[in-house]
Amino acid sequence: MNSVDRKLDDAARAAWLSHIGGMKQDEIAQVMGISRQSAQRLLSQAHAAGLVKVRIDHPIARCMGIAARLRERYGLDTCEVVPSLGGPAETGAAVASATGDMIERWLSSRSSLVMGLGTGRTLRAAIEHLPHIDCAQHRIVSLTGNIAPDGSTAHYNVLFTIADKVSATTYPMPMPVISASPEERAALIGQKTLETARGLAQRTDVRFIGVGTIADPAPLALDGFISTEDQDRLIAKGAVGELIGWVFDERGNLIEDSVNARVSSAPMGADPKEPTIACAFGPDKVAAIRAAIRGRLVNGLITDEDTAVALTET
Amino acid sequence: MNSVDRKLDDAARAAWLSHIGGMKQDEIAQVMGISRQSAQRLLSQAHAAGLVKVRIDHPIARCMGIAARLRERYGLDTCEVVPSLGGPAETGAAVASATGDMIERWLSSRSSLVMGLGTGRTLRAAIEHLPHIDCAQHRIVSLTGNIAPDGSTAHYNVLFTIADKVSATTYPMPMPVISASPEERAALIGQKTLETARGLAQRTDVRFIGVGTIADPAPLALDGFISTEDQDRLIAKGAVGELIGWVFDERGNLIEDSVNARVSSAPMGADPKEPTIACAFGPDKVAAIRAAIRGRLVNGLITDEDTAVALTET
DNA sequence: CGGCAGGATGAATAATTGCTCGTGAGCTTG
DNA sequence: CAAGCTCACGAGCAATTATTCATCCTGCCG
Repeated sequence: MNSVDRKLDDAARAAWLSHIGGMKQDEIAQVMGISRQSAQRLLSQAHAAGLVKVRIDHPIARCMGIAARLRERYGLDTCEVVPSLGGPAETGAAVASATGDMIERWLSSRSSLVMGLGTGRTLRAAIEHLPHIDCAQHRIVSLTGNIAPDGSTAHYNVLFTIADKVSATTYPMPMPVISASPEERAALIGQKTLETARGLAQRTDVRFIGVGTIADPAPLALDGFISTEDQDRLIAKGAVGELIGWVFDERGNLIEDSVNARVSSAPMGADPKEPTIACAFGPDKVAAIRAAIRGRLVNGLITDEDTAVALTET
Repeated sequence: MNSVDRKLDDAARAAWLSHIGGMKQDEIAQVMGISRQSAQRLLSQAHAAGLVKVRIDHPIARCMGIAARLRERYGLDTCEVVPSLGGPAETGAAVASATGDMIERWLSSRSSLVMGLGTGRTLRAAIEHLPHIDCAQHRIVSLTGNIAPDGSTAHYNVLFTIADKVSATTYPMPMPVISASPEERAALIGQKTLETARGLAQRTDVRFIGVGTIADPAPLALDGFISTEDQDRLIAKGAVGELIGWVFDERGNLIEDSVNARVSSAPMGADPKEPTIACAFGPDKVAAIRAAIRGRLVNGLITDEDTAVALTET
């Protein structure tokens, strides 16, 4: 057995004794026959390796209330609101944690299903919160391209991350979110080898996607999928947000533009039949999120308290 | 809203900040506008109310849980469960490795102690995993005979193997596990030169022993210590297992039989004062192991996950 | 064979967390 | 309305945990 694995075994053991067994480091050290410092190191390693998953199992009344209002107001099927914590980083972790829990619930289903994943920092963090799950019965398909214009895999890619965590078959989309031209898009999505993936993307049982803004900071611009001119033109046409590349206005209608003509992601329409859940938060994104739920491009939302409150206002 | 609920909401929020947000109590206090002590109280409440769910995302966690159940159910002092791997060989290596670790832990003790060793394939493999240890302060004594009926040293002998690894003085028992007759047994164990060894065997500080089945494959029969008639008769009397030759029934009571009258091993009784640890695994051995721990012939167990699960059932 | 880099170890120390206790505000009750 | 009671609060202290640092061990290369 590999020595790293061995060590991680011990780390997991120590973590179990500490968190489940409620033992203190001294006791763990004694039981495991090591020094207290070593026990502490193991615990620290277990934590660093993400072996320790914590979840707060309590519906905070205020959040529940806001979630209920949002559900009612926008006709959402699913809406989860987590408390806003100290800063964006903490709040992001909270939203990611909630998203991860929901993804886990879906993946725990016995029956086989197809899960579609978009992109987004939050989504990515959610996947990292996910425990290892054995769910070979499921298939997970990317709803959008997985590579940046420069050919690298985009840093916010989630599909490759989830492949490390779960045993489900994953289907990436090896292409940019937005192609250079409509012709290139046509050529890329027409690839024979992508038929399965594209087919699956059209019949997902559940989708989790992030929400991007078009005004700065626009992920599409940051990653070089659209130019500053594109961005300005889109804004002039009323664009406020995008979901897996599809750019829409404040009413949630896709914008007629050359950019949308180059998006190679799975199609998105209003009132999806299956759960389509947006995971996003932050003051910047309020307009984009509101447009997405107003236009019923999604029927589910996971966000934080502050964002949720902003969405109930006006 | 009820004041208890409100409090619990705050507790949950504090827990989010602490566990998901990774903030320290000072920071939580600042963010929530309360004193550090209040924050601490909220966290403590959240914990007490079971709001904080922790799990360890590692195969070992399952094993730890099962081990805890076994300890409780059978009143074991020590119980270690290792993950079941691909096949019996790999799993055996894992159990042996765990056993070796525990033996090593005992041998690392500064103070002088007497360790008793039984037989068994697993125990043998455990010794082979042992590193070289300088521990002249200890004495290691065989709890059972070290030679086969044909005069050879039984292939599963562990005492000679450990002598290569550690510098402790070893005391073998140059006789068969089970003698040909009660008279032969009396003559053998009466040998003057064995006085020291027998004396040590009676006051071991810790014992590691394997568990054998009486139904095929029965090590005692395979090695020719008992005849097929013996075996059948023992089974008819309800024998399910043996520890260093002592044959017992499903309740862990030694069986009244000529075989047990010929066993030359160290005596075994229920509820040993000192740690007496069984190392065994495999579906064949479940009944024998269960009987041994039910009858409290041993107070410790090292096994694999599958076996452990089988032991928790029924 | 010796020296060196890297990692592991344990002691000392710093930081953080948990607990106890006295105080006082707010509520109940006579 | 006052006495008594409860309970939350924060200070101080004890316990526990995290970090730092010097040292040691180990494997590896010259």
